[in-house]
Amino acid sequence: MIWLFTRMSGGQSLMIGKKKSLKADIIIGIGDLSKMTGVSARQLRYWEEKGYIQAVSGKKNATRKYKFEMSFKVQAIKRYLDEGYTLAKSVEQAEKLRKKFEIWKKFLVGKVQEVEITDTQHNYGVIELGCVDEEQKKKIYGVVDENGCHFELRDYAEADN
DNA sequence: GTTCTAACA
DNA sequence: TGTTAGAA
Repeated sequence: MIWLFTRMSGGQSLMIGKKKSLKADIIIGIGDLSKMTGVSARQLRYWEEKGYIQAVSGKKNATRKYKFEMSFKVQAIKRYLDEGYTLAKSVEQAEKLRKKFEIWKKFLVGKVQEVEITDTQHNYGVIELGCVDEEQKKKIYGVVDENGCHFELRDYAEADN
């Protein structure tokens, strides 16, 4: 079963459908989480008991509900588990992966200035990664083309800014 | 029909 | 971890 909740200003959640929704949280049950990740409900309960994953705050005897985002964490843990890591190590690796992704995100948001689509058909483009030489007006670009991807140092005109 | 806990394989 | 049981 899937529930849709919307975050209200007071911090409490209400069922969607009463509009006023800004951010909608998708909440899933243990059965769905299990089906979408391939991790058994038994394992999910055990992982939660160990503190590796969290259900959304609820009463003790109520059915578990998870944020949709939790499926990514579960998938990551399963991935490492399948690679042969122990559960504890898998959780560790999954957490490391999450932290690495946060760094990626910060870099992307902070440094990528422009993305130019050069080929709509093949989804090629050029990513502007910023100025490396103010004097000689050079910028570094990440280029995605038929050869894959590579970096390029290019001159840029003042007009580009 | 689904999920819960507890217990045992 | 899987599977079962009985209850909610």
